[in-house]
Amino acid sequence: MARPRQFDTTIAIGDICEQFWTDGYEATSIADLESATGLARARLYAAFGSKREMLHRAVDFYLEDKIDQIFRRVDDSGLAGVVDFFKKFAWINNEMPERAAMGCLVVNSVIELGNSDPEIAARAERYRNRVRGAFRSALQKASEDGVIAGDVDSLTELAYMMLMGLYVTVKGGAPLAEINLLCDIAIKEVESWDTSHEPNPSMN
Amino acid sequence: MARPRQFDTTIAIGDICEQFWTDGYEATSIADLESATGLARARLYAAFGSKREMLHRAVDFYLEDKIDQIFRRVDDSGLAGVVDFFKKFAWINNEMPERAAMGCLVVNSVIELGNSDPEIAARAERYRNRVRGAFRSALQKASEDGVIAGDVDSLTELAYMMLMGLYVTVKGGAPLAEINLLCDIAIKEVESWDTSHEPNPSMN
DNA sequence: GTTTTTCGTTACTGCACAGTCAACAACGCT
DNA sequence: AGCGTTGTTGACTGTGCAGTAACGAAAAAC
Repeated sequence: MARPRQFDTTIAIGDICEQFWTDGYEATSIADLESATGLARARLYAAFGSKREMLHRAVDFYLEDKIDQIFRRVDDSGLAGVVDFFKKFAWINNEMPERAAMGCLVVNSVIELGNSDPEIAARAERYRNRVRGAFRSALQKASEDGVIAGDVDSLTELAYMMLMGLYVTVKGGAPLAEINLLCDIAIKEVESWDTSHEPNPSMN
Repeated sequence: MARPRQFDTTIAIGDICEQFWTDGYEATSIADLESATGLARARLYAAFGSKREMLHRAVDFYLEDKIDQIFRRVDDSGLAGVVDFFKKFAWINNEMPERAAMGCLVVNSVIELGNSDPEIAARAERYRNRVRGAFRSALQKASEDGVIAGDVDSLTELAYMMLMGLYVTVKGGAPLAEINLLCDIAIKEVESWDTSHEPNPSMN
């Protein structure tokens, strides 16, 4: 028969994802994508159709590969899991500052063209639900274990808002000290939800 | 002598600001700016030099005209001022949804090109400090009045992160119900900082 | 070795855009 | 009225970009 595909589509998507993540959509040219993937222009179009489609696939990859990866560790992990998540966020900012400064591909994309691209808006909604789902399940477990007493849904949204605040600040190029301060406060806030050591344990 | 200027530069900047705010930087063409201002191409360049310069001036205008306007009402306003701020945020989202969906020009700009444009990054820093300054002074007053007992700096950053979370969500085209939920939680969170009715007033 | 598809290379098309320029009209001052 | 400046209009340049097409080379299957 014929010569089979010589490149792995998902690897290419990973490279494309990295490129869009680093520079944004408009600021990325097809030439950039060529050098990012090592693939020729014509191959990219044969495989993905258009630049927009490449972004959509890249965001899908990001959601499945990065976001899901990260938040799988948060799912059902209790309060400590949420704390660890923010600690890891701080850690990355200190160990890999310029990577952390890339922020979140979904947040970046939705702000750059969310209003005009329903495909992106839909993925942003999936993203928000994934993030909240992880926080909620972790806090739900903490609640069932009697670790926290507050309303799970409210605390979930607080964690979500704090995370978004961190992403915006980091992407805005804030100095490391400022980021560390925000992370510390977020961590302390989550830790303060722990009421298990307090005088009035709910039952037993 | 000669013919005087027939257009007000600051009015033009206001129109330019509105345009960038609505569509973003890359998505706005000079033709868009022409129709937004009613001014001819050549006039815009004579007055402002380049498209980037127009954005910088627009962000300056936004900071001085919109942000400062809004947060002047928060300065030294106590806990109620912070609560009112978030209530107003919710109100705008319900009364003028598509305007609220524009988010914040500074947040949008810094995410679109903050990493590559130090002029924008610098303005973003001014922005963060202005927002936090307002929250901090309000909470400082609440603290001095014995309304709140928590650490002012921490609560300031919490308020800041919640606001950023709201901007990202709103700009991402989240449904109104979701936005209202977030706003309610933010409002309740700030209200919960009020310890003035509790058993242990700090002194007197 | 022939076939068939994939691949890199390269050049190309067409378009939208930022920024400039030149000519002419409107206006205020003296 | 006449001068000097500000304005509009419209055309123009050059560039960078997304997307396409054509060519020859590689590489598997038979």
